[in-house]
Amino acid sequence: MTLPSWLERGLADLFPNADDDRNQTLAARLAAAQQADRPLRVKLGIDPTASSIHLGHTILYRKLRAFQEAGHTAVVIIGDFTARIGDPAGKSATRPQLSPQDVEENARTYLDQLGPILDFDTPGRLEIQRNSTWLAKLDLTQVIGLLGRATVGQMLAKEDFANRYGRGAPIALHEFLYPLLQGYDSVMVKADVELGGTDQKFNVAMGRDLQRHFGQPPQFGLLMPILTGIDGAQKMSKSLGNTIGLREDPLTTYSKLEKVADAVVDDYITLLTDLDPAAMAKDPRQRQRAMALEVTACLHGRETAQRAQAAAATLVMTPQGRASDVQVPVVHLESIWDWSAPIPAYQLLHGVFKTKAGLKSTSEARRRIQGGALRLDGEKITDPKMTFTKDELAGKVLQLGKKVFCRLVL
RNA sequence: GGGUCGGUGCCCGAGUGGUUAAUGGGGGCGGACUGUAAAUCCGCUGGCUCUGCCUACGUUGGUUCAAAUCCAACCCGGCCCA
Repeated sequence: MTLPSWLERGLADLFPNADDDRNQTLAARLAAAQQADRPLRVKLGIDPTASSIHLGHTILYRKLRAFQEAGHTAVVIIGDFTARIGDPAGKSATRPQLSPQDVEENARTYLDQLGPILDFDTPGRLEIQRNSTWLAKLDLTQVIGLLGRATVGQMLAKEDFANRYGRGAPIALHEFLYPLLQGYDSVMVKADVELGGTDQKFNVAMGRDLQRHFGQPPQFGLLMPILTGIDGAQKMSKSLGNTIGLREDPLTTYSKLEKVADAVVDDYITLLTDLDPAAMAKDPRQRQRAMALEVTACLHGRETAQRAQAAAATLVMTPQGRASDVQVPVVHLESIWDWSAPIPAYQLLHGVFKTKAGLKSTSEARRRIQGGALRLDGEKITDPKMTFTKDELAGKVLQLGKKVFCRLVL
């Protein structure tokens, strides 16, 4: 029995996948589901502690979409309960506790961003659950029951815990509860398959254990690779600043994709598009451009993506002059300065880009200008104190470095 | 609870009374070069109403003309013991 290619594409791991026992393979369960005319329930958890998602997350959603298109049910679980408790796991030792309102808002913006990726419309293809629905009701007896399903030895076998324990880094006791709670989610939604990144193997396996314990057929674990960030070195992660966010404008998205490290271009093609790598141009530059166009198209639509590609070419190829013709994000001059006096260059830069490009302070804006990073309609400005009036700026394109642009309007 | 070691900027990590906004490395950003990549070279990398001012070395208080550096209490973490 073999898996359909839509399912196999990009897979990092699938378990159980015993060759010797046909009933233990996902292909067998797919076939059985088809025979019984019952869609599989495919679980994917989201963590609403942050509201913005990036391309790395979309790998999983694309796979989920593929299941939807094959007629199965996507079960998206919003981890609102765990988000409210505040999980100090991992790097940020003090992850803040979020209020129910924060969590709800995060969840909503999160789902908004999935609009272009998931099928929200076809009846029966999408189910959205909040795990507080069942987790908030657990009493201590049940919690202790869950804790009894795993041993310290098992927990310490988990890679993340093992690393931290080995390094002598702290592990709070309640962190042991999270894999169990995530596994319990699988029980409550009767998952047939759980999607996750390769770092989720332990938690997904825990779901299997618990489902067995509660008398359910255990789910399959389907793990996708963790996307490498645009630096080509480390995993894509907001804290590493190597992400492409789903809410970024098309030009920025395209520009970033067009300059990702060579080493990851093929991964991006496999994981973020449906293109056939073998059928694509061999020239690395052309491959990269094709990939960038396709991924941008998936997020923003094909026509917009093509405009972004053209705009990127114009901006970079002919930095002098042509910038004014290009479609870039717009910033209203009134929103950054009261214009009772002309604006100094560093205030302009700070005002325009403080939310983008990590430009946190006016001091940093000064430094960037002194370093030659600022251009106005292609013309380099190196004096942070140079001042401009509203009329001098209206309609022009402000450029920071090579890849961040915006148009100034009244 | 006891013993012990430790808490420095995005990260690692120097510094043990004063030329210290704090050596060095990593990362990041910018410039040159390129394929908008990689490699390489150069610069920047606390904040502000910036020829100056302000805030910073776990927290609070103290000693001193002067503290990241000395003292005290407290908070947090590792390891060993209970």
